[in-house]
Amino acid sequence: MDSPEIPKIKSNTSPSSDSPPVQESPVFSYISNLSPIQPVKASHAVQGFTGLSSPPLVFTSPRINTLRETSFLKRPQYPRLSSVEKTKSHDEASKFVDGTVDSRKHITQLQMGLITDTQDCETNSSSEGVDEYLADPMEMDCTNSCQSVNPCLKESINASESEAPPEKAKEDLDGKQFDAKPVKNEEHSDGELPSSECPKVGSGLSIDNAFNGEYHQGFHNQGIGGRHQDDCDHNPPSPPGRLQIGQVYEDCTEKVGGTSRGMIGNMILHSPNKAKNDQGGMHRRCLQFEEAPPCATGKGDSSSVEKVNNSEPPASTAELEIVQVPYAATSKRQMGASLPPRYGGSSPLTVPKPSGIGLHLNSIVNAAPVVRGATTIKLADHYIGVQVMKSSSVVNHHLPENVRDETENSIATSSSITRSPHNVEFERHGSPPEKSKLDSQNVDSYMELNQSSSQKKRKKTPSSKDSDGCKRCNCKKSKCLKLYCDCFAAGVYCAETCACQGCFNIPDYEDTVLETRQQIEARNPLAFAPKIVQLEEEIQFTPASARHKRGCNCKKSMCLKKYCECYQANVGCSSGCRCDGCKNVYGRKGDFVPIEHGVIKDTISDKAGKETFDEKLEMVATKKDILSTDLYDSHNHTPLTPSFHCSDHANNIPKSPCLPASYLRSPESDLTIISSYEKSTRSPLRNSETGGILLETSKELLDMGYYHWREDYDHIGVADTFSTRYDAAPTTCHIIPLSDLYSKASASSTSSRSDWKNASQAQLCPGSQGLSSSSSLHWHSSPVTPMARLGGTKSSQGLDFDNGLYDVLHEETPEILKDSSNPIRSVKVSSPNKKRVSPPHNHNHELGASSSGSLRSGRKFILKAVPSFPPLTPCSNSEGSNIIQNTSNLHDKGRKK
DNA sequence: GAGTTTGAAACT
DNA sequence: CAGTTTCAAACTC
Repeated sequence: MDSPEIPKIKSNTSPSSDSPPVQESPVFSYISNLSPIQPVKASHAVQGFTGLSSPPLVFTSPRINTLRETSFLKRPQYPRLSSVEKTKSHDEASKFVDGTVDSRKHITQLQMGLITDTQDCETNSSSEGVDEYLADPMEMDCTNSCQSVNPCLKESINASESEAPPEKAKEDLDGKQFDAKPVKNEEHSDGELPSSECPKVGSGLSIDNAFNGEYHQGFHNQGIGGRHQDDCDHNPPSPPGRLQIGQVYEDCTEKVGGTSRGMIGNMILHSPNKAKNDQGGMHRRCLQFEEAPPCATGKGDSSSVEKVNNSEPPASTAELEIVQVPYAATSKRQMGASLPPRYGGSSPLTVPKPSGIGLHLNSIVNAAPVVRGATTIKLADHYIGVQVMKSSSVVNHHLPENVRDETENSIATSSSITRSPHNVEFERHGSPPEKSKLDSQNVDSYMELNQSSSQKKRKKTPSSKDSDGCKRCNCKKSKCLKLYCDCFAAGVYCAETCACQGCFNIPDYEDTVLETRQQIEARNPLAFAPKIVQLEEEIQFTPASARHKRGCNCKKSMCLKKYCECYQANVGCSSGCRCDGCKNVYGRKGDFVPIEHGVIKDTISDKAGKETFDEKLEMVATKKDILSTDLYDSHNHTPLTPSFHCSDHANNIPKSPCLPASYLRSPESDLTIISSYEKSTRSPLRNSETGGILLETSKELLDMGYYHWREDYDHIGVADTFSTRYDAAPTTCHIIPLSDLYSKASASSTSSRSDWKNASQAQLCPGSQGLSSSSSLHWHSSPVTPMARLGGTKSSQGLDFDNGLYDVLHEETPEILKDSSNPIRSVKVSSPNKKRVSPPHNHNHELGASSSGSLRSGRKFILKAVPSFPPLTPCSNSEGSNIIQNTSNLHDKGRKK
């Protein structure tokens, strides 16, 4: 922070200025082309997808694992660690590097080296680190992706952790790093190196987009391996930015070397012996990333944000400086990244995972719009919550690098604020050690720190949500340990951007947070469940109204203001809502077809949908948000959304006089089911139409999703007799991982119909709230993401959904999941008060129990029809992301390993 | 920026 | 379970 470093930084900047020409040189381009690294760049884009998985973390419930929970909340930590580690690694790398170099590293070095020697050193070190990394089973996942993608980051990290002593790191920071950074930055500007970094992060950590954003930011801020800097960091190292970075390093180094505590401090200090531990730390970070998504929510948001940050060099620098000062001074909280947002994403979505939970779904969802706004990316808008995060990343991926850069730059320029949050978070990351110390210290002091930081934060971001889309809170009395706190509710640690006072929702108080969470969950198992499910699907194929689980209780706002949860989430009100005079633009409560009408009336629903559609269009027209409009359109097209509501609100259904058309499907009448089925089929078409619209705006991502959807739809159409099979689907959905389904669908479009059916079903399931709802709970409980678990069941997917699913679930699925999977059990659990919690799955199951699969199938069908993107839940991350990503990024899957 | 409004969350 | 209080965000001025 202090002056001394600044001069150094400046010196660094000069080198960087030199390097750029080199990068530009034809030779450099040629090398880059030759080098295997380039693929990495592609992966980089992919990272966002990897990040998608992260959102689920947010939802992870304490029940499953404390670890999960911790990770769940760790969003903040993650950034911290990353920043610290990065700095450390960077320093260490600079020192140690010379020794061994992997072929990859060599390549990178060649690229890097052309530019600068310092980089070479780092790369070398990184290579060593990679080896270590590989050695470590824990990190294998990360390593795989990292290696393939970007050894540098890992290497740097590893080296720093294992080898470099803190002191050296500082020295390096003071000396080489800064120099190196500038150079790296330049390289990054070239694009290759940055990409590598991104992949590392994403792949290694399987980070949410949001997380990635943070992570990248962290790098960026730290200036740690300049190469680590984002691809996006096209920005030439602006002097101010460098200065900031330098300051950050100092902070980190100080923490590390001197008082350092936190993970970073430990890692650095213990680095040699604890290389593995450090790796564990890394691994943990990965988890954190996943968690962070949210904001990543966004969560997803994060990815966009990251890019933005990267892209924005100049503006960001100023912001960074601002952020840094407060952060260093207070070093209040470690941040949870985001989502995205976290979105989740970030997001997720992401937090997802997200928010994971990453960002907690709610936060993600909410954040998503914000992020979108910040990014101005329509695509992102379409995706809510975790998806948002994903979408942002996805968008970047899909877009040509140039385009991306432009978009990023535009975004960055448009909203420097968005960047700032990340920066802030990053700074926090550096501080975590301090916080850990603080834990021992008095809470009061801690509170004070938080408050002071909060004030600063507040200035930065007035809005509840960060530009990233990450949740921000301004809690004063709740200590951020109640659902009043958006961060806490989202399952994310409060970040520096938060203006909360006396915040306990920080890694330092992880235990307290977990306990509180458990208490709250004990009260209401769904308390941390995403309020809205499956944004992706909704966006693409289903009406916006689809996913609000709980529904609102608006009396005066008429569901036309953000007071309304539904409106805030860009979701239409459903029968589950208890609102008065609902005028929700995204779908009115009254739009639902009365249950009593019974047998459905697709026509009715359709008419209603159309009418509402027109009205909505008008309403939407008024709206500024493009996203909202898009959602609206989709909503209109898809009456299906109500079905989701039904699942969610199944408990409520009896109460509500009117149900959405989907509700008609209720198991009670087969006819209704059929009609619902028809609708579902229809809706897909509509959705496809909407999807087409979206595609126009959104581009490839939407196309991907749309394509999948189409396939599914086709399959469905093929299986007109679907009823029985699809009935089974709901159960299967729980079991089957989206990724599998997706893989099947995407991998073998030519595969037999049966496969497709299964795949479609599976996809739908994930997408469907009903499925997800029960699962969502589980997911919430386990940030770890059911995905892996589900993956185990994949083999069974092809099997009878009806028969096998339950068995599979019971056998393979964790007990928790089993419970949730258990149709009868789960539902009521959700809402003690009945008000908001809706156990969609339960309904399905319950209904299914009574009515058998037919109803399920109807719902499922709908769900299936909706291309399933990974729901907000963690699972959704990988899978959903996969779907979207597939076209764009195959790399992600490899990374996800 | 302060104050008001609103509705969710928490409490009784 | 209903009503009330508390809380923080959204909104208004």
